[in-house]
Formats: sequence, C-alpha cells, structure tokens
Amino acid sequence: MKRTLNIDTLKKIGEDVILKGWVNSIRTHGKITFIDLRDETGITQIVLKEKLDLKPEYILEILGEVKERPDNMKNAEIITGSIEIKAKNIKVLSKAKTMPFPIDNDGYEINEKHRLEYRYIDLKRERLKKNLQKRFETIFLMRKILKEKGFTEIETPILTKSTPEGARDFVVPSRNFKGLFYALPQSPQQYKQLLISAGFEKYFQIARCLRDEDPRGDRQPEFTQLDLEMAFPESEKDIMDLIEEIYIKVVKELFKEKHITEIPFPKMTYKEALQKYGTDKPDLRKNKEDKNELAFWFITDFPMFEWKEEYKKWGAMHHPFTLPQEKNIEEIKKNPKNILAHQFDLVLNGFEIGGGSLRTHDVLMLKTCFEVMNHSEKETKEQFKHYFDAFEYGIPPHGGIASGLDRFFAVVFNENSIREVIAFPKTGDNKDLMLKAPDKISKEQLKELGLK
RNA sequence: GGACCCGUGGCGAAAUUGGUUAUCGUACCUCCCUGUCACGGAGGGGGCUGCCGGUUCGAGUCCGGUCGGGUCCGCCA
Repeated sequence: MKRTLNIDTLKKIGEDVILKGWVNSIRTHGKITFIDLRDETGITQIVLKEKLDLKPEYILEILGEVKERPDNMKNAEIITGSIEIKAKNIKVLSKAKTMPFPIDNDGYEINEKHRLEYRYIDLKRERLKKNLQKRFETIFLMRKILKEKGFTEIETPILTKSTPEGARDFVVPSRNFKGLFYALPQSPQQYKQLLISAGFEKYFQIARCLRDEDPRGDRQPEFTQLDLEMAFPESEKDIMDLIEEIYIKVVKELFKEKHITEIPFPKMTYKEALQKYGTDKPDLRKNKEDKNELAFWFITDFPMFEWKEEYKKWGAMHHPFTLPQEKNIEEIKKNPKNILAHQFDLVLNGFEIGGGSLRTHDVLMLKTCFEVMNHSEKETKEQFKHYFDAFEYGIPPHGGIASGLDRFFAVVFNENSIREVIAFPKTGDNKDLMLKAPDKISKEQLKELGLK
C-alpha cells in the first residue's frame, strides 16, 4: 500500500491507510493513547489501545483505518480534525533523542546560538518552515514572470577574480597555481554585462553573492539577489517599471494580506531624500504601526562619485560601470562631486532592497570614470582588460538591477533579521555554528595549496 | 577596528542594598487515568550560576580579564 499524506486522509474515510511522519505530541490516558502525527501537510490524530515506547519526534509508519470522529470530538484547530486514525500497526522508522529546545513555539525567545548550532532542529519550527516555503514560492513566481517576459536565467561563475573596487572579497587559493587566488563573486555584475554584449538581451539570475564584511541584522556574508540586466532600455524607467511590476505581482499573488502604500511606486531624488529624511533609504510608510503596509519607493539621481576619505580619492557611489548623467568628459573630470548618475535604489519600509542603473557602454566614458577614481590606465587595463575588450568588440546600451531578496523576505514575513528567512545563516562574525566553519584544514591540504 | 547589551538545571525565566540549602515554568524519568487534542493527577532526577583571577568574614550579585552570543558605528563598488 502506498503512503497517504495527512491532508489526504479526509478523502479516505472507512479505508485503511499508511501514514508516515513525526510524532508531534503524545497524550496517554491509561488504556487509550493519542498521537499527533505530523507531516508536511499537517497533523493527524492517531488512536491506539496498546502501550508503545514512543517519544516526541520519533518517526513512524502507521497502518490504520480512517474514521470520522463523533461530532463532539471534532477539533476545528487542526486540518484533519474531523477524522482520526485507528492504528492497527505502528513501525518506528527512526527514534529521536529529546530535542535540545522547544520547537512548538516561534522560537524568538531562545538564544540564537542554540538555534544556529542545531539549525536542523530549529527548522522543524512552523514559522521557519513557512518562511522557507514562501521564499521558494516567491522565487518560483519571479522566475515565471521573467520567463514570460522573455528573460533567460543564466548561471555565472562562483570561482572568479578579485577586483579592486567594492567590498572585501572572499578568496580561494588555487592548487594548480600556487600563490594565486580566485575570489568569490560580490555580484555577477561584470558577467551579466558581458552576456549582454554576447546578445542575451534579457538576462536574469537568482544569484548568490558573497562579501567578506561584518554582518548586521539585515546583512549576511552570503546572500541572494534577483539580478537582472537588459539591452536597449530607453531610460532607467524601463528597469524601474520592470522591477515594480515583479514586486506588485508577487505581493498581489502571494502576500494578499499586505497592501502597497502607493502604486506606481513613487520616486524621490537622492538629494531630496537626504534633505527631507536625512537618509537615502527613508521609511515612508503612512502608518508605521501597520504590519501589512509596504512602502516601496524609488530613490533616483544618485551621485556618480563619492569621496573616500580613507583612501583620499574618489570612488564610485554604486559601481564604476554606472552611466553618468553628464555627457561632457571634461566636466566629469573637473567636477566629479557634481556629477549625477542614471542610478536608483529601490527602498522598502526603510530597507534598501535593490540598486539599479544604466551602464556606460561607451569606452571613452568608461575610461574617464576609472580615471576620476584614480586608477592608472595600466592598472585599469590589467584588472578590466576583458571588460574594455568586450566593449571594443561592441556592446549595446544596457542597464539592470540587483535586488536583495533576503531583505525583501524579512520585511514581508515581518521578521527583524534576515537570519529568519535563510535556512542556514551565519552569526555576527560570519561563523557557521552548526558546521563550525570556518575551520582549520589539514597540513596536507595546506601543502597542496602552497600555503605552508 | 570601535561602542554597548547579555551569559543561572536541556530550554525560558527569578533570586531586596553582597548574606544560610539558588527558586519557578517547561522539558525529561516513574506511576495512575478509555476521549484527549498545550489532556489531567501524584512523585522523582537534574546546577561548581560560561571560564580564570581579584575584592570581601561571605560573590549568581561588585571589579578585571577571557570565551561565547546579540545590537549599533566603521565597513557593505
């Protein structure tokens, strides 16, 4: 006989079924025992007359008959509360030790170090199950929307090259070339632009990005972005319209309890945001008490350059590939401070959930931007040869956006920390408490990598 | 790199101003119970109060250090 899911027992009253699942709870009454059996579809009550040595979280296979409960014994709280299973045979598929902490609550009050060390137990929690399930449904819907719009999802490498700009790179030593290193990608930025040059006019990827910086409640060393890029946008508005459409569809289909403050998403310049709210990611909800309000906002016209006091030089506010609004090369060199870019952020309830822009596709302009940021021509050529080469072989005007999905999920799931929307997150100093990573490697490995 | 908060049985909490045998809930174990669904009832075991040192007649409580976790600043093209 094939296994029946808990939810399907409702259709099988009077029949024998085989159920498989976890013991959620046990209630014994002398000569009668009730087991709440849990599987992914819900909980079903099992009734048995014999005494068995069972404990919570044991994994069972149960042969029994589905019986409708008398009216006064029905339980509206559980999905199969109108029936129960009269057990005929129970097989223990797996025993279980007592859990290290309770799993029948939301878990917020438990010290996170315990939750992260035993994450595979923490994930039994209903709340986290729902978060991950909904996360999947959202990403699935995003893929569907983008496919319908003619986008192609393309995987880009995880082993790549360290770049001088941006965040600290995670680095991987090369075995074949001792003393040389790969870097893990901070984003697929360069790869996706090169895909555009190859003629993939609409690219996207649910992309893992890695940055070796200190985490926060809304940051992890590795995180997931909806990364997309398109050829021939008329302006950055095309990109804003697309990401707006995606988020509106996602909210309307999957987060029906939520309401969006204003559609279309309002726009505000960077300058205005700083003047009015003192931040480039203002929380513009009308009612901050309202758990279900989603205030999406575009912050536009970011400055192209930013003075980096630490290095005493200009850096890119977003990244060096952003297209300046100023077309005059001399003006850019003279007054980097005044140059705005075709760049915008998408902000949600005070969190930056995306940054997009038109990219520079003109080689001279690109060189100018690197020059302002004080990269010598030689250095630029060394670091970005492939990039400049590709541009010289021809690349259409293009632009795109990267949207941080973890932050979006944290907001729509009403979570304070993105750790609650990631299956196996890291701690505040980038450790994996469960696997105990990072960790030492053997002398043999070190030697093989030329590190000792 | 910096600032702040926290650490008490498995888990969550309590313990006047430093004062006797560290308390409670839950989980766990044993027994009783044929209708519970957070079942109920009776009993029981479990702690060098993260670790090291200091102050004191006396430290869970005060001080210093250390380890672990969290929040924020820096950082995050």
